[in-house]
Amino acid sequence: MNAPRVRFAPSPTGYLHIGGARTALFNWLYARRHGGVFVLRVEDTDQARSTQESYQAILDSLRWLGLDWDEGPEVGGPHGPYTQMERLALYAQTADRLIDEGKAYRCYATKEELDALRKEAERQKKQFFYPHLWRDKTSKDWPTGAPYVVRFKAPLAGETSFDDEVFGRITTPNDHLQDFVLLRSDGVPLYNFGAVVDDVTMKITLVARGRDHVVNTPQQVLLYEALGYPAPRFAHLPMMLAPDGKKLSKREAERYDIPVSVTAYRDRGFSPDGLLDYLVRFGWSHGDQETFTRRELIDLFDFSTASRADGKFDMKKCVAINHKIVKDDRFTPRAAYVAAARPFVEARGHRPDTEHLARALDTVRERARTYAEVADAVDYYFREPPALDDEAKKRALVPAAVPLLTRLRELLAGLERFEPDALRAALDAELDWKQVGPPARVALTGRASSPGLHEVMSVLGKTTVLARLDAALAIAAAG
RNA sequence: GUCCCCAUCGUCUAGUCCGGUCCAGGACAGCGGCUUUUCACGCCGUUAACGCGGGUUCGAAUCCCGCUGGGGACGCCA
Repeated sequence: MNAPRVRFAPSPTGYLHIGGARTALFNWLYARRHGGVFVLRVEDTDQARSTQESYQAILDSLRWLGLDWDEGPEVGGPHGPYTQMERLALYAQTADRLIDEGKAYRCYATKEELDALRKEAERQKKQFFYPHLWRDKTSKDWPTGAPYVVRFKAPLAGETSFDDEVFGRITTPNDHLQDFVLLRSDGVPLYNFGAVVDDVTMKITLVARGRDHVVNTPQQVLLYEALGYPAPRFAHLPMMLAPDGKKLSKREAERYDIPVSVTAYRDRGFSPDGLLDYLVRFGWSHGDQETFTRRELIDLFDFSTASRADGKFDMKKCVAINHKIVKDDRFTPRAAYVAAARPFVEARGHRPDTEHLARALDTVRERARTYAEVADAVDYYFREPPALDDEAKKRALVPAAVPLLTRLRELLAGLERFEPDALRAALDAELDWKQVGPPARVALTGRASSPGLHEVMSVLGKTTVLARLDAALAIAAAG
């Protein structure tokens, strides 16, 4: 078989949703796995909702995730343009061809007319079915100058089936199909038509998308048939639901503090690899393995081990997976970790040099799960004076701590080297850390908890350590 | 309502295709403990699932049927 061609076709009507990111990921993995082509196509035919901001946000999000496309906006390709509103002529031409061949027809029924019928059906609790008002008319019946839509002449009997890569064979009866609209009265195509025309002309060989699209597939299969092209293979992915089993809409997700846009994950300090590793296990698995490098994912990915059951999003697990990815050098090299953490540290007003930052980060890497947590955990290294936690101050910086801190200061003052080992050698035999630890920790970090104090002092350096001890001593004596 | 799809711990899942190795394994969360100057990390332990009912079979989480439950869709949205 030739190299497969897959696509991700978002509509720029909002940010890139994590469900969309998962779809993009599966397509991308499939393309990379088989040396295929990953096409990005923008389905911007909903002019009322499409925005330039959202278009940009989606591209940015995909880039942030590292899901690079081989053909599409801003990179071009031989099958462009890759934005549907720039392909209107093609749809019109294709629709005319179908009309000529008697496979589609002009329908002059107005929206108002149909809305009334739809309402009536609803009132009678019956499924609305488009009465074949214009199905059998010919060009002689067309009113001149009146607006019309182009409808597909759907088969009245029989059934349509396709073999889904993850669900197997799916068959639906044709008598359920409406004469669905191909082209709106303004000449803009509707989803099913636009997608099929584009998939045909862009030579897409496999369509992977959310399970909510299986109902569209029979119509699309029929369209391929009418157009005279073989249908591509289809792979539908189970849905990602909110913890309560409802659709993971923005509103629903907010109730559970689940961000739905990829940009929100970026802003919360997630690693793209961490997010992707969580998403990839949603509907796909490789035995019990939970964390994968990008390379492993590409080598392992296959629709045959995809699952069919919908799943519920679990933020705690998502964070846990991110933690694993971020703290492990195998997934996130130290330099990449430092670079990724930097913006979050800078957002707090700090501008440490790389060496200082890196050493500070080394002390918190095990414990912080996101870059946002990392930045918080490392804040006192760069803030002068460190933010002092009230509760910690009240408990630790008391008069009784004065002699302990004084002793620590004396020992430190005579030390030259502040490496953790040197500190250990000089202090551990002289001090009872159970006593000194709590006040010293608050003095040095302003908090009740922190990494080991030897490491903290080492990163802080002698001058800062002594200054902070002095400041704490003053508070303790006064308290 | 109609059509389509799905069904293993609270959650993501392994096992289901090729019935026995599964009194169902892993991970996250929970709980208990160890470690520790604190908080984490780590380690050890533990709670917890084959939706229900019928078949088929010597034997079913695995195959068949029904039920129940859940989801998707029914637009001049995508």
